[in-house]
Amino acid sequence: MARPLKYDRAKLLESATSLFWQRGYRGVSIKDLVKETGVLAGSLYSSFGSKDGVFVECIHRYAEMCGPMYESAEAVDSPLGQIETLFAEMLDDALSENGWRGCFVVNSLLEVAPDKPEIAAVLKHYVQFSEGWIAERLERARVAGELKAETPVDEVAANLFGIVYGVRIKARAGEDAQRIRSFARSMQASLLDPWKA
Amino acid sequence: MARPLKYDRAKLLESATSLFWQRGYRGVSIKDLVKETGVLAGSLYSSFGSKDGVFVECIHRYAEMCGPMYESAEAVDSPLGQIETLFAEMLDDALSENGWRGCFVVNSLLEVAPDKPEIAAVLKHYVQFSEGWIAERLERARVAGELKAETPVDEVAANLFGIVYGVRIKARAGEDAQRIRSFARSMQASLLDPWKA
DNA sequence: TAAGTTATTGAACAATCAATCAAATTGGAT
DNA sequence: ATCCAATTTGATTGATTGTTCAATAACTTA
Repeated sequence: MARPLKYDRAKLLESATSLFWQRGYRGVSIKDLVKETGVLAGSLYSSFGSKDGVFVECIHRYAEMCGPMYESAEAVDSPLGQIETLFAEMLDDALSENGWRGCFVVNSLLEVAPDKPEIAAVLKHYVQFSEGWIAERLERARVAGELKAETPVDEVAANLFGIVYGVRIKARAGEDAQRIRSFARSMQASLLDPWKA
Repeated sequence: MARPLKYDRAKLLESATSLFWQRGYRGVSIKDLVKETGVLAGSLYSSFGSKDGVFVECIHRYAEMCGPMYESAEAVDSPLGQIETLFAEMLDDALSENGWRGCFVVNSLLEVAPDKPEIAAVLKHYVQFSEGWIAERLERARVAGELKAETPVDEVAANLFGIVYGVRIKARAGEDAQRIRSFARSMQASLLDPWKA
Protein backbone atom coordinates (compact mmCIF):
# COMPACT_ATOMS: atom_id res chain seq x y z
CA MET A 1 0.00 0.00 0.00
CA ALA A 2 2.86 2.37 -0.79
CA ARG A 3 4.84 4.65 1.46
CA PRO A 4 3.39 5.32 4.90
CA LEU A 5 3.13 8.77 6.50
CA LYS A 6 6.36 9.90 8.07
CA TYR A 7 4.73 12.08 10.70
CA ASP A 8 2.15 11.42 13.41
CA ARG A 9 -1.13 12.79 12.16
CA ALA A 10 -2.50 13.16 15.68
CA LYS A 11 0.51 15.16 16.83
CA LEU A 12 0.34 17.28 13.69
CA LEU A 13 -3.27 18.18 14.38
CA GLU A 14 -2.53 18.85 18.03
CA SER A 15 0.12 21.44 17.19
CA ALA A 16 -1.91 22.99 14.40
CA THR A 17 -5.01 23.22 16.57
CA SER A 18 -3.02 24.94 19.28
CA LEU A 19 -1.80 27.54 16.79
CA PHE A 20 -5.18 28.22 15.16
CA TRP A 21 -6.81 28.36 18.56
CA GLN A 22 -4.41 31.04 19.75
CA ARG A 23 -4.10 33.20 16.67
CA GLY A 24 -7.14 32.41 14.56
CA TYR A 25 -7.36 31.22 10.96
CA ARG A 26 -5.83 34.27 9.36
CA GLY A 27 -3.26 34.65 12.10
CA VAL A 28 -1.55 31.40 11.16
CA SER A 29 0.33 30.95 7.89
CA ILE A 30 1.44 27.73 6.21
CA LYS A 31 4.97 28.70 7.17
CA ASP A 32 3.88 28.88 10.81
CA LEU A 33 2.36 25.43 10.55
CA VAL A 34 5.54 24.05 8.99
CA LYS A 35 7.71 25.61 11.68
CA GLU A 36 5.49 24.34 14.48
CA THR A 37 4.80 20.84 13.21
CA GLY A 38 8.01 20.09 11.36
CA VAL A 39 5.98 18.85 8.41
CA LEU A 40 6.79 20.49 5.07
CA ALA A 41 4.20 22.34 3.04
CA GLY A 42 4.06 19.75 0.29
CA SER A 43 3.18 17.02 2.76
CA LEU A 44 0.49 19.16 4.33
CA TYR A 45 -1.11 19.79 0.97
CA SER A 46 -0.93 16.15 -0.13
CA SER A 47 -2.66 15.17 3.12
CA PHE A 48 -5.21 17.95 3.59
CA GLY A 49 -5.53 19.59 0.19
CA SER A 50 -5.56 23.15 1.44
CA LYS A 51 -5.18 25.40 4.44
CA ASP A 52 -8.94 25.20 4.91
CA GLY A 53 -8.62 21.43 4.96
CA VAL A 54 -6.13 21.53 7.82
CA PHE A 55 -8.30 24.01 9.67
CA VAL A 56 -11.46 21.92 9.43
CA GLU A 57 -9.57 18.90 10.69
CA CYS A 58 -8.39 20.99 13.64
CA ILE A 59 -11.97 21.92 14.45
CA HIS A 60 -12.87 18.26 14.53
CA ARG A 61 -9.90 17.50 16.76
CA TYR A 62 -10.89 20.27 19.13
CA ALA A 63 -14.41 18.93 19.30
CA GLU A 64 -13.11 15.47 20.14
CA MET A 65 -10.99 17.06 22.84
CA CYS A 66 -14.16 18.42 24.40
CA GLY A 67 -15.84 15.03 24.35
CA PRO A 68 -14.65 13.87 27.78
CA MET A 69 -16.23 16.96 29.33
CA TYR A 70 -19.65 15.78 28.20
CA GLU A 71 -18.93 12.18 29.13
CA SER A 72 -17.93 12.94 32.69
CA ALA A 73 -21.00 15.14 33.06
CA GLU A 74 -23.12 12.23 31.91
CA ALA A 75 -21.86 10.23 34.89
CA VAL A 76 -24.05 12.33 37.17
CA ASP A 77 -27.51 10.91 37.99
CA SER A 78 -29.96 13.78 37.67
CA PRO A 79 -30.33 15.40 34.23
CA LEU A 80 -30.20 18.88 35.76
CA GLY A 81 -27.11 17.81 37.64
CA GLN A 82 -25.50 16.80 34.34
CA ILE A 83 -26.07 20.26 32.94
CA GLU A 84 -24.75 21.92 36.04
CA THR A 85 -21.68 19.69 35.95
CA LEU A 86 -21.00 20.52 32.31
CA PHE A 87 -21.25 24.22 33.02
CA ALA A 88 -18.96 23.91 36.02
CA GLU A 89 -16.40 22.14 33.87
CA MET A 90 -16.64 24.70 31.10
CA LEU A 91 -16.25 27.48 33.61
CA ASP A 92 -13.16 25.89 35.12
CA ASP A 93 -11.74 25.49 31.65
CA ALA A 94 -12.48 29.10 30.77
CA LEU A 95 -10.70 30.21 33.94
CA SER A 96 -7.70 27.90 33.50
CA GLU A 97 -4.30 29.05 32.31
CA ASN A 98 -5.41 28.54 28.73
CA GLY A 99 -8.71 30.25 29.25
CA TRP A 100 -7.61 33.39 27.46
CA ARG A 101 -7.79 31.41 24.24
CA GLY A 102 -11.53 31.34 24.58
CA CYS A 103 -13.40 28.58 22.78
CA PHE A 104 -11.92 27.61 19.43
CA VAL A 105 -15.37 27.09 17.95
CA VAL A 106 -16.73 30.41 19.18
CA ASN A 107 -13.63 32.28 18.02
CA SER A 108 -13.88 30.74 14.59
CA LEU A 109 -17.59 31.40 14.42
CA LEU A 110 -16.81 35.09 14.54
CA GLU A 111 -13.67 35.22 12.44
CA VAL A 112 -14.13 32.63 9.74
CA ALA A 113 -17.80 31.72 9.45
CA PRO A 114 -18.98 34.89 7.66
CA ASP A 115 -17.03 34.16 4.46
CA LYS A 116 -16.26 30.44 4.55
CA PRO A 117 -19.58 28.59 4.28
CA GLU A 118 -17.93 25.19 4.32
CA ILE A 119 -16.18 25.87 7.60
CA ALA A 120 -19.26 27.62 8.97
CA ALA A 121 -21.26 24.43 8.43
CA VAL A 122 -18.83 22.42 10.52
CA LEU A 123 -18.92 24.99 13.30
CA LYS A 124 -22.69 25.14 13.37
CA HIS A 125 -22.81 21.37 13.58
CA TYR A 126 -20.91 21.44 16.85
CA VAL A 127 -22.93 24.32 18.27
CA GLN A 128 -26.06 22.36 17.53
CA PHE A 129 -24.62 19.29 19.15
CA SER A 130 -23.99 21.22 22.36
CA GLU A 131 -27.41 22.83 22.40
CA GLY A 132 -28.96 19.48 21.62
CA TRP A 133 -27.10 17.83 24.46
CA ILE A 134 -28.47 20.41 26.87
CA ALA A 135 -31.97 20.23 25.42
CA GLU A 136 -32.00 16.46 25.83
CA ARG A 137 -31.23 16.74 29.54
CA LEU A 138 -33.82 19.47 30.01
CA GLU A 139 -36.43 17.29 28.38
CA ARG A 140 -35.53 14.37 30.64
CA ALA A 141 -35.75 16.65 33.65
CA ARG A 142 -39.14 17.83 32.43
CA VAL A 143 -40.67 14.37 32.05
CA ALA A 144 -39.09 13.39 35.38
CA GLY A 145 -40.99 16.23 36.98
CA GLU A 146 -37.90 18.23 37.93
CA LEU A 147 -38.98 21.00 35.59
CA LYS A 148 -42.45 22.41 34.99
CA ALA A 149 -44.41 20.68 32.26
CA GLU A 150 -44.62 23.82 30.16
CA THR A 151 -40.84 24.42 30.06
CA PRO A 152 -39.75 25.36 26.51
CA VAL A 153 -36.71 23.10 26.52
CA ASP A 154 -35.21 24.07 23.16
CA GLU A 155 -35.45 27.73 23.97
CA VAL A 156 -33.99 27.34 27.44
CA ALA A 157 -31.17 25.22 26.01
CA ALA A 158 -30.25 27.89 23.47
CA ASN A 159 -30.37 30.51 26.19
CA LEU A 160 -28.17 28.46 28.48
CA PHE A 161 -25.65 28.06 25.69
CA GLY A 162 -25.63 31.81 25.29
CA ILE A 163 -24.00 31.94 28.70
CA VAL A 164 -21.05 30.07 27.27
CA TYR A 165 -20.59 32.81 24.67
CA GLY A 166 -20.50 35.42 27.40
CA VAL A 167 -18.08 33.45 29.54
CA ARG A 168 -15.72 32.72 26.68
CA ILE A 169 -15.58 36.31 25.51
CA LYS A 170 -15.10 37.66 28.98
CA ALA A 171 -12.30 35.14 29.44
CA ARG A 172 -10.62 36.02 26.16
CA ALA A 173 -11.03 39.69 26.99
CA GLY A 174 -9.05 39.06 30.15
CA GLU A 175 -11.83 39.92 32.56
CA ASP A 176 -11.48 39.19 36.27
CA ALA A 177 -11.96 35.51 37.15
CA GLN A 178 -14.31 36.14 40.05
CA ARG A 179 -16.47 38.37 37.85
CA ILE A 180 -16.74 35.66 35.25
CA ARG A 181 -17.63 33.12 37.90
CA SER A 182 -20.34 35.42 39.23
CA PHE A 183 -21.65 35.92 35.72
CA ALA A 184 -21.92 32.22 34.97
CA ARG A 185 -23.41 31.46 38.36
CA SER A 186 -26.19 34.00 38.34
CA MET A 187 -26.99 33.46 34.68
CA GLN A 188 -27.33 29.74 35.11
CA ALA A 189 -29.43 30.03 38.22
CA SER A 190 -31.74 32.67 36.83
CA LEU A 191 -32.33 30.79 33.61
CA LEU A 192 -33.16 27.51 35.29
CA ASP A 193 -34.78 28.39 38.59
CA PRO A 194 -37.97 29.88 37.11
CA TRP A 195 -38.74 26.55 35.46
CA LYS A 196 -38.00 24.30 38.39
CA ALA A 197 -41.02 22.45 39.69
CA MET B 1 -1.23 76.24 6.35
CA ALA B 2 -0.29 74.20 3.29
CA ARG B 3 -2.31 71.91 1.07
CA PRO B 4 -5.62 70.76 2.46
CA LEU B 5 -6.87 67.17 2.43
CA LYS B 6 -8.41 66.18 -0.88
CA TYR B 7 -10.74 63.59 0.63
CA ASP B 8 -13.43 63.74 3.30
CA ARG B 9 -11.94 62.25 6.44
CA ALA B 10 -15.37 61.39 7.84
CA LYS B 11 -16.39 59.55 4.68
CA LEU B 12 -13.04 57.76 4.58
CA LEU B 13 -13.53 56.48 8.10
CA GLU B 14 -17.11 55.50 7.39
CA SER B 15 -16.09 53.27 4.49
CA ALA B 16 -13.10 51.84 6.33
CA THR B 17 -15.15 51.10 9.43
CA SER B 18 -17.72 49.31 7.35
CA LEU B 19 -15.03 47.10 5.84
CA PHE B 20 -13.25 46.28 9.10
CA TRP B 21 -16.58 45.66 10.78
CA GLN B 22 -17.57 43.11 8.17
CA ARG B 23 -14.31 41.30 7.59
CA GLY B 24 -12.19 42.01 10.64
CA TYR B 25 -8.72 43.53 10.92
CA ARG B 26 -6.86 40.82 9.08
CA GLY B 27 -9.62 40.40 6.53
CA VAL B 28 -9.06 43.88 5.12
CA SER B 29 -5.88 44.83 3.24
CA ILE B 30 -4.58 48.27 2.40
CA LYS B 31 -5.51 47.52 -1.20
CA ASP B 32 -9.08 46.87 -0.07
CA LEU B 33 -9.14 50.18 1.76
CA VAL B 34 -7.79 51.99 -1.31
CA LYS B 35 -10.36 50.37 -3.57
CA GLU B 36 -13.24 51.13 -1.21
CA THR B 37 -12.29 54.67 -0.20
CA GLY B 38 -10.61 55.87 -3.36
CA VAL B 39 -7.77 57.25 -1.26
CA LEU B 40 -4.30 56.04 -2.27
CA ALA B 41 -2.04 54.19 0.13
CA GLY B 42 0.43 57.04 0.45
CA SER B 43 -2.27 59.39 1.61
CA LEU B 44 -3.55 56.86 4.12
CA TYR B 45 -0.10 56.46 5.58
CA SER B 46 0.61 60.18 5.74
CA SER B 47 -2.66 60.66 7.60
CA PHE B 48 -2.78 57.63 9.88
CA GLY B 49 0.78 56.32 9.98
CA SER B 50 -0.12 52.66 9.68
CA LYS B 51 -2.89 50.16 9.16
CA ASP B 52 -3.25 49.96 12.92
CA GLY B 53 -3.68 53.72 12.98
CA VAL B 54 -6.57 53.56 10.54
CA PHE B 55 -8.12 50.72 12.49
CA VAL B 56 -7.98 52.51 15.83
CA GLU B 57 -9.59 55.56 14.27
CA CYS B 58 -12.35 53.31 12.95
CA ILE B 59 -12.96 51.97 16.45
CA HIS B 60 -13.37 55.52 17.68
CA ARG B 61 -15.73 56.33 14.86
CA TYR B 62 -17.80 53.24 15.62
CA ALA B 63 -18.00 54.24 19.27
CA GLU B 64 -19.20 57.70 18.30
CA MET B 65 -21.78 56.06 16.10
CA CYS B 66 -23.12 54.26 19.15
CA GLY B 67 -23.35 57.47 21.15
CA PRO B 68 -26.91 58.39 20.14
CA MET B 69 -28.10 55.03 21.44
CA TYR B 70 -26.98 56.00 24.93
CA GLU B 71 -28.29 59.55 24.59
CA SER B 72 -31.78 58.54 23.58
CA ALA B 73 -31.84 56.03 26.42
CA GLU B 74 -30.94 58.83 28.81
CA ALA B 75 -34.12 60.64 27.80
CA VAL B 76 -36.14 58.13 29.82
CA ASP B 77 -36.99 59.11 33.42
CA SER B 78 -36.36 56.08 35.56
CA PRO B 79 -32.77 54.77 35.71
CA LEU B 80 -33.93 51.20 35.27
CA GLY B 81 -36.00 52.36 32.33
CA GLN B 82 -32.86 53.83 30.78
CA ILE B 83 -31.09 50.50 30.99
CA GLU B 84 -34.06 48.66 29.56
CA THR B 85 -34.26 51.17 26.73
CA LEU B 86 -30.59 50.78 25.90
CA PHE B 87 -30.93 47.01 25.81
CA ALA B 88 -34.01 47.23 23.61
CA GLU B 89 -32.09 49.45 21.20
CA MET B 90 -29.08 47.17 21.15
CA LEU B 91 -31.32 44.21 20.53
CA ASP B 92 -33.07 45.92 17.64
CA ASP B 93 -29.69 46.80 16.20
CA ALA B 94 -28.46 43.24 16.56
CA LEU B 95 -31.55 42.00 14.74
CA SER B 96 -31.42 44.62 11.98
CA GLU B 97 -30.24 43.91 8.46
CA ASN B 98 -26.69 44.67 9.54
CA GLY B 99 -26.96 42.59 12.67
CA TRP B 100 -24.89 39.75 11.27
CA ARG B 101 -21.87 42.01 11.57
CA GLY B 102 -22.12 41.68 15.30
CA CYS B 103 -20.54 44.41 17.40
CA PHE B 104 -17.35 45.85 15.96
CA VAL B 105 -15.84 46.19 19.42
CA VAL B 106 -16.71 42.66 20.47
CA ASN B 107 -15.46 41.21 17.18
CA SER B 108 -12.18 43.05 17.52
CA LEU B 109 -11.85 42.05 21.14
CA LEU B 110 -11.64 38.46 20.01
CA GLU B 111 -9.63 38.84 16.83
CA VAL B 112 -7.18 41.63 17.50
CA ALA B 113 -6.86 42.21 21.22
CA PRO B 114 -4.74 39.13 22.06
CA ASP B 115 -1.70 40.35 20.11
CA LYS B 116 -2.16 44.10 19.71
CA PRO B 117 -1.97 45.64 23.19
CA GLU B 118 -2.38 49.18 21.87
CA ILE B 119 -5.64 48.36 20.13
CA ALA B 120 -6.74 46.20 23.05
CA ALA B 121 -6.46 49.20 25.34
CA VAL B 122 -8.79 51.24 23.16
CA LEU B 123 -11.31 48.41 23.05
CA LYS B 124 -11.24 47.91 26.80
CA HIS B 125 -11.83 51.61 27.28
CA TYR B 126 -15.13 51.39 25.46
CA VAL B 127 -16.20 48.21 27.21
CA GLN B 128 -15.56 49.93 30.52
CA PHE B 129 -17.52 52.95 29.39
CA SER B 130 -20.53 50.78 28.65
CA GLU B 131 -20.32 48.84 31.89
CA GLY B 132 -19.82 52.11 33.74
CA TRP B 133 -22.86 53.63 32.10
CA ILE B 134 -24.99 50.70 33.25
CA ALA B 135 -23.46 50.70 36.74
CA GLU B 136 -24.25 54.40 37.15
CA ARG B 137 -27.92 53.81 36.42
CA LEU B 138 -28.07 50.81 38.70
CA GLU B 139 -26.59 52.88 41.51
CA ARG B 140 -29.14 55.65 40.93
CA ALA B 141 -31.92 53.07 40.99
CA ARG B 142 -30.49 51.70 44.22
CA VAL B 143 -30.42 55.02 46.07
CA ALA B 144 -33.86 55.80 44.65
CA GLY B 145 -35.15 52.65 46.28
CA GLU B 146 -35.97 50.88 43.03
CA LEU B 147 -33.35 48.26 43.79
CA LYS B 148 -32.53 46.58 47.09
CA ALA B 149 -29.94 48.40 49.17
CA GLU B 150 -27.55 45.45 49.06
CA THR B 151 -27.48 45.24 45.24
CA PRO B 152 -23.87 44.76 44.00
CA VAL B 153 -24.18 47.29 41.19
CA ASP B 154 -20.78 46.79 39.56
CA GLU B 155 -21.23 43.06 39.46
CA VAL B 156 -24.74 43.25 38.08
CA ALA B 157 -23.59 45.76 35.47
CA ALA B 158 -20.84 43.45 34.26
CA ASN B 159 -23.28 40.57 34.15
CA LEU B 160 -25.81 42.59 32.19
CA PHE B 161 -23.15 43.51 29.69
CA GLY B 162 -22.36 39.82 29.29
CA ILE B 163 -25.79 39.51 27.73
CA VAL B 164 -24.64 41.80 24.95
CA TYR B 165 -21.79 39.41 24.18
CA GLY B 166 -24.23 36.56 23.87
CA VAL B 167 -26.63 38.52 21.70
CA ARG B 168 -23.93 39.79 19.37
CA ILE B 169 -22.39 36.37 18.84
CA LYS B 170 -25.73 34.71 18.28
CA ALA B 171 -26.51 37.43 15.77
CA ARG B 172 -23.21 37.03 13.94
CA ALA B 173 -23.66 33.27 14.02
CA GLY B 174 -26.91 33.79 12.15
CA GLU B 175 -29.15 32.43 14.87
CA ASP B 176 -32.91 32.81 14.64
CA ALA B 177 -34.14 36.32 15.49
CA GLN B 178 -36.89 35.19 17.81
CA ARG B 179 -34.44 32.99 19.70
CA ILE B 180 -32.11 35.91 20.22
CA ARG B 181 -34.98 38.06 21.40
CA SER B 182 -36.01 35.38 23.88
CA PHE B 183 -32.44 35.12 25.09
CA ALA B 184 -32.06 38.85 25.70
CA ARG B 185 -35.47 39.13 27.30
CA SER B 186 -35.14 36.33 29.81
CA MET B 187 -31.53 37.15 30.61
CA GLN B 188 -32.30 40.74 31.33
CA ALA B 189 -35.32 39.97 33.42
CA SER B 190 -33.66 37.27 35.44
CA LEU B 191 -30.60 39.37 36.17
CA LEU B 192 -32.57 42.39 37.34
CA ASP B 193 -35.74 41.03 38.93
CA PRO B 194 -34.04 39.41 41.94
CA TRP B 195 -32.69 42.79 43.01
CA LYS B 196 -35.84 44.81 42.52
CA ALA B 197 -37.22 46.24 45.75
C1' DT C 1 4.54 86.86 -6.65
C1' DA C 2 7.52 83.87 -4.00
C1' DA C 3 8.33 80.94 -0.21
C1' DG C 4 6.88 77.53 2.81
C1' DT C 5 4.22 73.62 4.13
C1' DT C 6 1.62 69.78 3.44
C1' DA C 7 -1.07 66.28 0.43
C1' DT C 8 -1.21 63.40 -3.54
C1' DT C 9 0.69 60.43 -6.84
C1' DG C 10 2.35 56.15 -8.76
C1' DA C 11 5.97 53.31 -8.68
C1' DA C 12 8.50 50.43 -5.99
C1' DC C 13 10.07 47.85 -1.85
C1' DA C 14 11.21 43.42 0.62
C1' DA C 15 8.51 40.10 2.86
C1' DT C 16 5.13 36.97 3.06
C1' DC C 17 1.06 34.60 1.36
C1' DA C 18 -1.19 29.97 -0.20
C1' DA C 19 -0.23 26.65 -3.38
C1' DT C 20 2.30 23.65 -6.93
C1' DC C 21 5.74 20.89 -9.15
C1' DA C 22 9.09 17.35 -10.69
C1' DA C 23 12.27 14.63 -8.68
C1' DA C 24 13.78 11.74 -5.08
C1' DT C 25 12.51 8.48 -1.50
C1' DT C 26 10.06 5.06 0.93
C1' DG C 27 8.07 0.57 2.06
C1' DG C 28 4.59 -3.05 1.08
C1' DA C 29 3.14 -6.35 -2.43
C1' DT C 30 4.34 -9.51 -6.07
C1' DA D 1 14.66 -8.68 -6.29
C1' DT D 2 11.37 -5.80 -8.66
C1' DC D 3 7.63 -2.99 -9.33
C1' DC D 4 4.17 0.14 -7.81
C1' DA D 5 1.87 3.65 -5.42
C1' DA D 6 2.10 7.15 -2.14
C1' DT D 7 5.02 10.57 0.63
C1' DT D 8 8.67 13.70 1.13
C1' DT D 9 11.57 17.14 -0.48
C1' DG D 10 13.00 21.70 -1.71
C1' DA D 11 12.67 24.91 -5.00
C1' DT D 12 9.47 27.91 -6.98
C1' DT D 13 5.20 29.88 -8.50
C1' DG D 14 2.51 34.42 -8.99
C1' DA D 15 -0.16 37.11 -6.04
C1' DT D 16 -0.62 39.86 -2.15
C1' DT D 17 1.03 41.76 2.22
C1' DG D 18 2.15 46.45 4.73
C1' DT D 19 5.03 50.21 3.94
C1' DT D 20 8.18 53.79 1.86
C1' DC D 21 9.84 57.09 -1.46
C1' DA D 22 10.95 60.97 -4.55
C1' DA D 23 8.47 63.76 -7.42
C1' DT D 24 4.54 66.62 -8.27
C1' DA D 25 0.71 69.49 -6.96
C1' DA D 26 -2.12 72.61 -4.11
C1' DC D 27 -3.01 75.93 -0.85
C1' DT D 28 -1.69 79.68 2.82
C1' DT D 29 1.02 83.27 4.33
C1' DA D 30 4.32 86.90 3.73
